[in-house]
Amino acid sequence: MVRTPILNVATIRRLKAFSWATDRQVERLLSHMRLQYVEKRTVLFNEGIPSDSLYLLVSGVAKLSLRSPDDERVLVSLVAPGELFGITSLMPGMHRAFRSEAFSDCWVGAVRPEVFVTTLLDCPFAEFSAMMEGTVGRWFALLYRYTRFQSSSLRQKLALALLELARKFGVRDARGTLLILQLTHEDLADLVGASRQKVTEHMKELERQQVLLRDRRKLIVHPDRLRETAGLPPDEK
Amino acid sequence: MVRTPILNVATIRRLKAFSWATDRQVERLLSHMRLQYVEKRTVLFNEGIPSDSLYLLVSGVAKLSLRSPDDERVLVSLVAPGELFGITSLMPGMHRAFRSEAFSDCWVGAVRPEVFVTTLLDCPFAEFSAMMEGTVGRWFALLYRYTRFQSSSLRQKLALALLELARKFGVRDARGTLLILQLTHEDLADLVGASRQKVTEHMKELERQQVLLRDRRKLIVHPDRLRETAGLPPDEK
DNA sequence: GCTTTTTTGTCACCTGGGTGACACATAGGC
DNA sequence: GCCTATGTGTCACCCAGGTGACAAAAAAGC
Repeated sequence: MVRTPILNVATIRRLKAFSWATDRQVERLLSHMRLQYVEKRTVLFNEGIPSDSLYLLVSGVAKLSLRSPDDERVLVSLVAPGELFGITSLMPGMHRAFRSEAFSDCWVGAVRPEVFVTTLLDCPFAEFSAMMEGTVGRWFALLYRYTRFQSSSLRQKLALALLELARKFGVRDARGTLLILQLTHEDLADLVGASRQKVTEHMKELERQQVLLRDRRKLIVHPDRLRETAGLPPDEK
Repeated sequence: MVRTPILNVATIRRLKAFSWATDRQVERLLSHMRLQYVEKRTVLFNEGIPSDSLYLLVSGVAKLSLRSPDDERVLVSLVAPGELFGITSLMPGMHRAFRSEAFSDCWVGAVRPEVFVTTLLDCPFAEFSAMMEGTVGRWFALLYRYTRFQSSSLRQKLALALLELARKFGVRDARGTLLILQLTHEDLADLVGASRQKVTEHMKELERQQVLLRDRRKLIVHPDRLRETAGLPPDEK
């Protein structure tokens, strides 16, 4: 019923994938690629699982999504033919950030990330991978926060932003995690895209609920309780 | 008045930067790094300009931000000591996505991206750069859209989402750009994080304003007008 | 210390977009 | 072609969060 597509250098060129690679490299890569048919609505991988494959969408449309705290699905992106996805596999030990499923019937090519890197860029996978993590890893964290923002209340956004700040600027303290940073409510408002007044209200409320406290103009937060108010599962580390 | 910090391997290790690199590599990199003092509120680079340097924050706090359509500043992220920023310089010909300025007085180290890559990863910069673009480039586009979402009305979010879809799934057509994709209003709603009903209302309105039209269940959009309703400058390409 | 400026706290009021409900239109399935 | 599913259009109503305004409290200058 469904015709298996032919995957050769010409096809790849037409898809405008790996445009920087030589024909020889593309050929070598293709010899390691497993082609698979994914029927509409089928899940290819779920968020949170270890990522050991890199995918090339050959035909059809794929979908990347995320489950929000209140159990809605946020559609993060639609993937077009010729696009690579499942990029977390290029970073060491990183788990899938999004769920991927077929938006329409798809043909997908899968390669092991090690093969991908060593074929197209002769350099050891471990080194490339560490480099990626050190450079774009933080961008991923940002994307993660922003996709979570979608479908979050202001209170949850604040909690997410404060968690990120705690990770970057936090030091252990008897009373929790101290942020070594002078932040005004206006700064926080700019960070979560809200008005200064509402931030003040919510910060007051969070203080009342003992999620955080203030010592002069420094914040001391309680990451576990922040995770809870952000609607995240209790600690991922 | 301000003491210049000492930048040696030990400092770098303490900052937990380049943790994957050997001492020898770090030393070589440091010999090419220009250290500079940036006073609070000073702009290091602006969004839109060509990016030819990669930065390491040595001390202080830096800030990445974005100017939104209605001229507000969206605070995208605060950069902590030890973090690399200005990552667009690792992708060929890419312009700065965000403005960077000193949130507090900072010491910043700058390197040319070519030096960075060839020192830490012996492989030609051009190849690495193309690889980055082919893999994480799309993630950047996503981050860009999501940061814009912050401080946009539903109408603007829809326009932004449709522009992205036009880029990925659009084909030229006598009447505009045809999206070769069956999208329901519910899909669009999930993509912009809104309710199905409001999406219907706005789509109707956009149709009335001739920003887009519908042929059966396929959309034909007018990118220029979409850019306008999204509050973006008229075509960047 | 006193003054000026910057932040915080708290109102009252407004509005964009969420919710539920239901009629109508379309498009597959068979 | 008919029937059932799934999309679209349009209400009326509600609420989270934006806006403006102003007083109180902290910091920063000097």
